[in-house]
Amino acid sequence: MSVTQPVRSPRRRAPRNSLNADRILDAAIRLLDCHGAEAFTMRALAQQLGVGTMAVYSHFRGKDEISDAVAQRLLDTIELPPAGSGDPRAELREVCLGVYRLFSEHPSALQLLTLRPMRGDDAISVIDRMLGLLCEAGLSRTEAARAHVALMQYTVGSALWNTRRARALCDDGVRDRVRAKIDALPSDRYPSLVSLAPELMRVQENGAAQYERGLDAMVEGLLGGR
Amino acid sequence: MSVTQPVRSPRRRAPRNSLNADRILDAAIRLLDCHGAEAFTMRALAQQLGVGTMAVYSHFRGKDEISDAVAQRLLDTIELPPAGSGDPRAELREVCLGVYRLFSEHPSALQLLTLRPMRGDDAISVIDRMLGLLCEAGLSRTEAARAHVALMQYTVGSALWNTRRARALCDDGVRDRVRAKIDALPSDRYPSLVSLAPELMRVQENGAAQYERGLDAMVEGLLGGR
DNA sequence: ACCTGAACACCGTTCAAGT
DNA sequence: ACCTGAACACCGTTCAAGT
Repeated sequence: MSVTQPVRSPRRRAPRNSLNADRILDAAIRLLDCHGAEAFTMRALAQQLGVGTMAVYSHFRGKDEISDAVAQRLLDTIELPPAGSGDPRAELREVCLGVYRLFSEHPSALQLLTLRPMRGDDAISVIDRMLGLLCEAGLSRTEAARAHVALMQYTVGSALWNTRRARALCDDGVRDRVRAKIDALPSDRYPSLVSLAPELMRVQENGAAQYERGLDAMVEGLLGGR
Repeated sequence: MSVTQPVRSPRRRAPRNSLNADRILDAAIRLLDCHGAEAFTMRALAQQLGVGTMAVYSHFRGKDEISDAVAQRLLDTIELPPAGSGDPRAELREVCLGVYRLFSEHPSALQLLTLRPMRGDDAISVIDRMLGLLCEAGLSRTEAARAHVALMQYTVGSALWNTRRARALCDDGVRDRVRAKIDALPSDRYPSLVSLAPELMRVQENGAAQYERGLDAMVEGLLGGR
């Protein structure tokens, strides 16, 4: 009997035009979400697409261009709340939560954004919406700009913080090591930390709830009694 | 005439014990601050130390261990304000500014922290100090823990945001490209963004000032009238 | 045009060897 | 013990070639 199907097929030539930018970006996002930024490799990407490594280069100039396109696509999927509720404060909260949710659901996208330098590809509609709401809430032009930047910084920082924490905790035995380190702390030198360690842990257990509390505080501080 | 000194010296064997953990960390930080995280390479590090690549491995298990040690050392250099001024709110501000300054002065350290998963090596004394001040300001245990996390998240987010922005702007022509992109934006679709673009730019020009404004807002929101 | 493998210049790290 | 170069398994990307 002749071997009609080789055991280790050297992969047949991929059919013409079966590859395109969208399929590549889908695969990239899947790779990033499932296996993290360090698994996002040109070779892994091509393999997941069932194609030779260099096939991808027919559709993108290189890895950087793919990274930017991934970031762009993800930023565009941020869901905005319906407009015109008459409560700019509540709407503002929802917009921020939308941004936070995206980064929480796609942690490696956040990593990607921090790695690649900034480009003009920000989430335009999100920015516009936030600025509009801040003005509507009674802030001056400069105050609105300041408030917007502050809210974005807090949101990005929170998502990043939680991502890092989650990555560490799902790792083996890190949780125990941290716990041991805290227990070993001299309570006369670090009284507040030792005393509040349980609260510190508990509060970070639910990242989204913690984010909302901080968000409320920041919005309160920014809008005040207005 | 015989060649006594070869043109390209193959580097003499480094004298015994001339290398140690501290010298390695110094070189690593210099490398990170001067040439960015992507230039932080085992080979570059060894070359800067005038030593074979593998010599470093006699003092650290690998690159990850060096990264962690660098982060640890930098976190320990955060300057805390003198205690007992009787104004916890002002002291809290100073502590946060100290953290912000460290990350602004060592941007690649921040990148390092976001890359490496979290460990128990946080800035213990900073955390303890902040928690103490928050309690002193009248917050409950849980509120203090929440406030501390929120402040750290905002601080990290701000530093990261500015770092990214700075890296992009010092690059060639990115500034013009962003400006052009904004000018091309349809002002009927993004009225607030188009209108407030100058303020958005201006406000981010001075990252530290912007950080302080947001910090004041967050502290106000967290501590309220207390 | 789209896709291919071989090859190049990097990277972190293992290993056996020198002193 | 401390330091060395060669070698290994990766990486992104260039290139000449196939269809």
